[in-house]
This record gives sequence, C-alpha cells and structure tokens, in this order.
Amino acid sequence: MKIATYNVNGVNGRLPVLLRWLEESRPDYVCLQELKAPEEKFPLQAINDAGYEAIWHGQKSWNGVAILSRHGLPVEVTRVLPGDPEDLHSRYIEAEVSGITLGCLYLPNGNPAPGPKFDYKLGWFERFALHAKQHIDSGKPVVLAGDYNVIPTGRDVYKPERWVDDALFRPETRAAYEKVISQGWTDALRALYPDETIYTFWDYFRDAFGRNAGLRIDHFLLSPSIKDRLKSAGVDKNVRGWEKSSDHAPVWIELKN
DNA sequence: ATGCCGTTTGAGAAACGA
Repeated sequence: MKIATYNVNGVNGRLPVLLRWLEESRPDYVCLQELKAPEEKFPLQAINDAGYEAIWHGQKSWNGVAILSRHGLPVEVTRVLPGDPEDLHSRYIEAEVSGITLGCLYLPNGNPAPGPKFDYKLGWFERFALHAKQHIDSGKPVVLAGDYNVIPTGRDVYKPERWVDDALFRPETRAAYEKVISQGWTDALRALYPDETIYTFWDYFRDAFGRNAGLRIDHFLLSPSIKDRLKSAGVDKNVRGWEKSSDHAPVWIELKN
C-alpha cells in the first residue's frame, strides 16, 4: 500500500501537474494540502476521472486539505483538529482507509516569529499533540501525514544558520515536534534514511531547486502498531522540476499489507 | 540578506506562503 502527501499550493492551478503525478505514481491514498479553493471549487470530476474518490475541506483563498483514495470513498472521521471551535482554518482532515487511520494536516507556517502567527502555530501544535496522543493511546495503526512546516533538525535544511530565527526552525517549533515524536511516533523517512540529505520543499526563487537549497518539512509519522509495516519511502523530487510545479514535492511511503 | 516567485482574489494591488 502506497500513501503519499503533496502540498499542491493551489489545487486548481496545479491540476495538470497533480493529474500527471497521480498517473505516474499511482498512490493508493493521497493527502493534499494548500488547496487554496473553497469547498465548491474542488476539482472532483478531474480527480474522479483520474481514478480517485476524495473527501476534502476547502476554504476560500487559503489552506484546504483533502484525502484521495483509489479504493472507494475514504470514511471521514473529522474535518477539524479538535480543541478550538474558534479556529476556522481548514488544516486537518482524517479518515479510515484500509484499516488505517489517516490524518492529513497542514500545520501553520508561523512567520513572522515572534508574533500572533507564531503563537497560533504553537497553539495548533499543542492541540495536535493532544490529538496525536489519543491516537497513540488507542493502540490503533495511524499515519499522520502532511506539511508540518517544521524543519526537525539541522540536517533537514541546506543552511541551518540562516533559519535559526525562522518559525519553521525555531527552538520552540523543534521542541514541539520532538514532543510529539516522543509520544512514540516514527518519522518514516528519517527512520529509513538516518543519514541522507532529504528535502521536500524548494523555494521558487534564487534558483533554490537548481542549487538544491531545500527543506524537509513534509513528514509521515507512524504509530507504534504500524511502523514495522514500513517497507520503503521517498520524495518524487523530479516533480518539483516540472513546468508549473508546486514549491513542494510529493512524498510517499509504502506499507506491507 | 532579502518573499527576488507563485497563487488567489478580483480586476490592481495586496495578502500570504516558507
């Protein structure tokens, strides 16, 4: 079983790239982030024609998350991150697929830091940690995939010293991520490739992709009861080089059945 | 060193992303 996550940075503007990648990669399940489309503008027909069913939570202009499935409609569990009825951002959706709970998240960026946006990020992170802990306590197989907007360590960025004051790499952010990991989650790509340089995002300018000046910020966290099924993982880096690409590349894992 | 580019909204410029 192949599960992928892809921050598309606009699902409609990205549609040709998304469809081409779906056809080439053929993941069983896909988590999408940054739809940047309201609920009614999700390109369901094109997704269906590509062989996928979908659930999604849209929002005008910003955010937006979706889960695609080649094996019937995902059974939606929730389309909000619990814990704050005031939070209206579309940043979390969760479904049951093939006996797995699959959470798709778009964690807030948090820049500039410090400031209200950074406070929102850390607050969202606390709620996410509570939700993740409930999954750990359930003992069930859970995959939490998406754009975490977290550079976990200095190994995950081309020049760490330039990012120390950035919301993606500040000590508070790394500590929040580490706190979630310490509940018992496995960072799938790092587990398989402990010493490799792996990036999932390259800025649009300064020829960041050409210089491989990237960040690893899209992650798969695996609960204890599923981590031993991890077979392989990777980044479809070539997609980042396509015309009209997102600034993120798709990331995927393969699980034993 | 820096939103330098890209997307969306809405019809030009601004907000936002990382």
